[in-house]
Parts: sequence; structure tokens; C-alpha cells
Amino acid sequence: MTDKYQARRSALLKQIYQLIDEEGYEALRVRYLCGKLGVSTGAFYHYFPEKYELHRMLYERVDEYFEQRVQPCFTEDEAANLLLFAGSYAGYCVQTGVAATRCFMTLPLQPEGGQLISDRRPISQMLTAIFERGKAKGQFVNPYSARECARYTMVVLRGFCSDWAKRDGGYDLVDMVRRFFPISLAGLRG
Amino acid sequence: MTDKYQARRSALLKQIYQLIDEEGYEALRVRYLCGKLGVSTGAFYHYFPEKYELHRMLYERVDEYFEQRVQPCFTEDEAANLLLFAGSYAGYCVQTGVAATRCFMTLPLQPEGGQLISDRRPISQMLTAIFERGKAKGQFVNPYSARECARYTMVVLRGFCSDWAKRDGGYDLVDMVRRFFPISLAGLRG
Amino acid sequence: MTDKYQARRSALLKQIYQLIDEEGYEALRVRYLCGKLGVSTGAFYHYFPEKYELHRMLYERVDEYFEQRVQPCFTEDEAANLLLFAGSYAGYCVQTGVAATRCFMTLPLQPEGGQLISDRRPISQMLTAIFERGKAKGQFVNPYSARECARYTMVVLRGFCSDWAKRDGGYDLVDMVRRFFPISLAGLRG
Amino acid sequence: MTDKYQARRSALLKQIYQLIDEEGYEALRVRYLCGKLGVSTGAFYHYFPEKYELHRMLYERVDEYFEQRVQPCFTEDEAANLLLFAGSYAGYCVQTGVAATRCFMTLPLQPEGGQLISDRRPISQMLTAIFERGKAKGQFVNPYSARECARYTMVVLRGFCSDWAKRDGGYDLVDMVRRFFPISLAGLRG
DNA sequence: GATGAATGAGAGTTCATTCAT
DNA sequence: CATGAATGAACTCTCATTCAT
Repeated sequence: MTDKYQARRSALLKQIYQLIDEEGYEALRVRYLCGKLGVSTGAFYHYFPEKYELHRMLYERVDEYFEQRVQPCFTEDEAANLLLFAGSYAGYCVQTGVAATRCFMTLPLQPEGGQLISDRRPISQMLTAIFERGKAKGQFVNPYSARECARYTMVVLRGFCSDWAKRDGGYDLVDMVRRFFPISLAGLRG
Repeated sequence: MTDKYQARRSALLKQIYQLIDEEGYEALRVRYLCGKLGVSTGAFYHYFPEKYELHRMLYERVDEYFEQRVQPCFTEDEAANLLLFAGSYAGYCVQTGVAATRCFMTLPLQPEGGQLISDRRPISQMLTAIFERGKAKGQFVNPYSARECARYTMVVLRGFCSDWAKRDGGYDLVDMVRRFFPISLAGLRG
Repeated sequence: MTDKYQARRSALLKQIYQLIDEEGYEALRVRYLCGKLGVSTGAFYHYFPEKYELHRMLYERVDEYFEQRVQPCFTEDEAANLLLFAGSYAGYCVQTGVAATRCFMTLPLQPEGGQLISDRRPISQMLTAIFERGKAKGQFVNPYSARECARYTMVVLRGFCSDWAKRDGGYDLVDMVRRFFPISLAGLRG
Repeated sequence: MTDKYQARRSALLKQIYQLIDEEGYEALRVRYLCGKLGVSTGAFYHYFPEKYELHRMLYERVDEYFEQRVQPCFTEDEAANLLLFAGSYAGYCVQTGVAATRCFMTLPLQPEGGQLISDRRPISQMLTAIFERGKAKGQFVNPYSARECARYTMVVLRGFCSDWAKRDGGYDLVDMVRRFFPISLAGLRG
């Protein structure tokens, strides 16, 4: 039954995310993973045809998280939305854990990996929308297009999160972003 | 003679950097590398006691590059210096090549790796100095310390370069930084 | 099934012991060993997580051998038991083969190696028991404790077996021990 | 000049013995050894055509030591001479150091290695002579030939020293031999 | 569906020894 | 005499993946 398959898969994934967080994605060998999961390697490959599959799913989760948890909190104030977005992105990384974030931020992308940081991803579109509305409302007055603003924002946020992960989560990322993202915000407001 | 050793080492390094650029650091297996270099594995290990050594040297090169090529071009205008710094950082990555930059940006840090992105590195200190002078001259009016400004700047620049590398160098990085870094600059000017 | 695992492992071990005997333990490189075994290196490591494992097992086998084959043959005459013990020790080495014995006698002990020649090993305790009973019965009248006698005996026996192995099994070890161990026995009887 | 060559060789050897003692023979890599010696590998191979050469010389030293230091102290009492011999053998090992003794006792013998523990070696002949004289004087009354007695003695002594080395010199070897060798002596006396 | 034994190319690294300078 | 760069076969061990049961 496909339902049963999906359920089992989801249950395993949940455990896997926790493990990736604890031990890191790269360090997580399939054999060891299976041991922790209480599953045979055969079963693992039944649910996840290749290890890289796991990586791809880390990306998918972000989109889901932002669509379900963050977007609903948006207000009319697009600058506030932007700050909320930035803080949430940081919060997501913290919640995801240092190791998974490191993987999420730094893992070599496989051939088709380019897609994973594409502007077309839901999270990027959400951000673009903020700038489009903000520009329409006159909150962001700058010579860049909404898409460019969104891209710049993602670059900066990923910069923050990478730094945090590289430094092994040695400081409060959310606090960091709340303190310093306003520099970028000021530049974007124009 | 140590001179001879250093000379050979440098010659090999140059070849290696080129190879890293062409094929990626992670993809370079010692054996294959030696084959390309026309050198026995023994000889390789004679000059580079461990593979990770190569990685470390990518970092050292930046500091050298900035001290010798960039700093001398600094003027009295600290904002201009900052832009020069940003552009040079991007230029350095382009010159280093996509693959080496990816490695440079994303490689897992080894235990002592924290040092490699430390605030104490020459490049960070150079940046801090720019902000100190700029604040003294009233060019940067913001509530952050010079060190905090420097760190923010590095985070943003690394963000740009990582993005470029992740996207396989599919656009003009220097141009990108020249166009978008001003957003950050505006925020820093206050 | 664990049973299957154990069975295969035992089967491999048997072949390995034979090879160790023919070619020596130190000479057995994993790749070569696997070739002879008709097994991939992966499979080898599946059964023997590290090469040193093989060494450890040589020791375990002795204890087993003595508990199962020798002890049951003990009688009331402790001097006779001692001779039986000595002869059996020699016999065990002969059966194990020259090369394995050499390894067994001379291999560098790994960190925890001290345990392998510990007084607490079953074989040593069996020997101590002989002397305890022998002293109680008045068969051994000497100023040493049972444990000291046991240790002296082990030292001498290991001396014999090492010599035999060092000389490439060029003489009949069992005969040698039967002829010369009585010198020690006389000293122990007092 | 051959004299100069010999002198340099001897000087190096002295340092080498010390190093073998400190670090073990097997663990002593030629490169490292040369570094400690302040000599190029080329020079090393000039004096010692192969590493195994060093090992062979450990054996030669014993003979020298016994001929020059021990034999002169012999008296008319052959049992006393035997005890002196045993104690000196232990003393030699202690002085040589744990690591060198371990090597001396346990190292795999190369093809022609059999010679190194041959009955024809000076040290064995010295021992045989003790038993010959002892038997003539009626001090040793046993059914074995002098040569057999000598061999038995060497086996036992090597057993003691091996044990000591295997246990990392964790006890007083000379004391041990003085306490326990009399068991063998008693047996030899008959 | 599930198992886990088996694969095997490939990883980084070592090290006694040689030989051109 | 002395150097030390160069050799390269050999080492142990890893690990994502497959497939017969």
C-alpha cells in the first residue's frame, strides 16, 4: 500500500533529521544510520533510493516551514515582514541544528543541485513578493528590482547562517540576525 | 637546500591550484593529482604532508594577496576602500576559480578550522582598520563597533562568493558585488 | 541470522589459521588474504572488523582448548597433570602451526595487550589450581606461592615454544618439552 | 679512511641503541631515526646498508658484553657462575632497555636469522662450558648433556626476559630472575 | 517487503630504499 | 662523503550500493 509506504518513510525521515542534526550529514554513514534507525540497509534503500535524497529533502522542508508557519504571520508592514522573514530563517536553522544547517548551507550540490537555490523556489518567491508589495507601498525605495532585492537578501541570510554553522553554532544566531540584518534593511529601504 | 624545496613546492602548488580550479578540490584524489602533476605520491607527501594542507593554503593566499595587492591601493576615502576591498575579494575568487572558491567557501573545517575564519586573520584586521578610520572620519555613522562592521562585511561578501560558486560561476561575480554591495554600504554609512 | 554469520566466520577463520600457518601472520596482507579466501575485502571486514582481531582470537583459542580438551583429562596426581599441561601446551602450538605460534608468542601487544598474558586468563588459573592442589597434597614443596609457580611455569613453557617457533619448527616440540620440562618440575617439587 | 668510517659508525650506533630503547625498533622509521641522528638518509644507508642490520647488531653486543664483563668474574663454583650468568643476562636486558629487549626477544628473524640464536654463538658456548666444568666437578648431576643444559637455560632465561619485555618492564627483572631461576638450578643440579 | 552478506574500487598515507647532484 | 628529493608498491580500511534469499 502506498499509504503505508509514505507513513513509514515519513517516520524514518523524522528520525533521520534528528540524527543528521546530532551527527552531521556527511558524517552519517548509511550503515550507521540504519543501525540507529533499527532498519536494514535494504529497507533504507527501499525508501530512499540514494543517500543524496536525504539532502534534497532538507531543502523541501524549508519551503514548507515558511509557507505554513511564517507567511501566515505577515502583516501590512513589509519591512516588518522582511525582519520576520530574516529572523525566521535564522530560527529555522537553529531549530534544524548546527550540523544539518552546515550541510544545508555548504554541501556540494549535485548536478541538478542548482535548482535547490533557484529563484523559483517558493521561499524565494515569498521574499520577492514582500519586496514587490513593499515597493508598491513605497517602503523600499531603491534602484533594484524586487527579485534582485530578494536575491540579495537570501545571499546575506545564507551568509549569516553559514557563518554560524562554520563556527559550530557558538553564538545566538537569531540574535545576531536581529542585530545586524537591519544594516541590510537600511540599505534596501534606500 | 630549503630554497630549492620552496621553489619546487611553489611550482607544484601553482599546478595544483589550476587543477583544483578545473576539477574541484574535493574531486582531486591524491593519486590522480600526482598523475597530473607528473609526480610520485611519495614526492607529493614530501611537499604536502597532508591533503588538507592544500586547503589551508588557499586561505593563506588571500591574506597575502590583500596585503600585497589591495592594501597598497587604499586611499583616504574609506568608503572607496571598502568598495575596493569588496571588489577585490570577488576578484580574488574569480581568479582563484570556481571550484577552488567553492572549496574555499564551503569545505568542512577541520578541528582547528575555526582559526581560518577568525577575526584575527590579517584580512579581517585590514577590514576592521578601514572601519576604524572611517568612523574617525565620520564616513561610517552607525551603532556598531568597527569589528562588528568588519564581521558583517565578511559575512555578506562570503555570502556573495558562496552563491557564485554554488551556481558554478554562472555570472560575473565582480559585477554582482559592485552592483549589490552598495546596499550594505548604504546601511553601514548610516 | 547470527548463526549463519558465526558459521561463515568460523569457516573463514579455519582457512585463515591455515594460511597463517603457511605464510605467517605478519606476512598476511589483507588484500592477499582475501584473494586466498576468495572473499572481497568488504566481506573480510564484515567478519573481522580489524586485522588485529585475528591475533586476539589466537589467544582465545588456547583457553578454549585447555578447558575443553585438557582439563577433563586431569587426575589426582598433580605432577602428572602438570606434565600433561606442559605437553598439551606444546601440542597446541604444534597443531596451531609454526607461523601462528610465532605470532602467538612474539607479536607486539597492542595497548590492551597486557591482558592477553594476564595471570587472570583461564589458562593461568587452571595452572594455579594445579599448584594449589599439589601443594595441599604435598606434591610440591617449595617456597613459592601457587601463583608464582604457575607464572614460572608459563614463562618456561612460552620460552620453549618461542624457541621452537624461532627455529622454524625444526624439531619435535612436544618431545623437547617432555624431555626437558622435568628439569623445571624437579625444581618445583622441591 | 676505514678507521674514520668505523668510528662514525660506532658513534651513530650508540645513539641508535638509545633511540631503539626509547622508541622501539619496529617503531623506529628510518626517516625519523635520521632526523634524530642529524644525518641524511643517504648517510645512514652509507653506514647501514639495511635497517635490519641494526637488529643483527643487538645480538652481537650481547656476546661482547658477556665475554668482556661477565666471564672475567667467573669463579670455581659453577653453580655460582650459572647464577651470575642468569643475573647478568637479566641485567643486560634491563640495561638495554625494555624496547630493545622486546625487539631482541621477539623480532621476526630474517632468513638467516636462525644463526642468531644458534648454539654456536659465543654466549651459548660460555654457558655450555659452565655445565661441562660443573659436571666434571660433580656440581650438576643430571641426565642431560652440557649442551642440552645450556640450551634449556637459554630457553628459560629468554622466557623470563620476553615476559618482562611483554609486560613493559613493569617489574624488577633481575630480582625476578634471582628469585625464580633457582627453581631451574635445582632441577639442573639433580 | 525485508534482510544483511557481499561487493570492490578507491581513499589517504607510509616507508625502506635509490640515486642524481 | 653527504645530501635529500624521489620512488611506488603496498598498506589498512571505508562505504554507498546491490541482490540472492
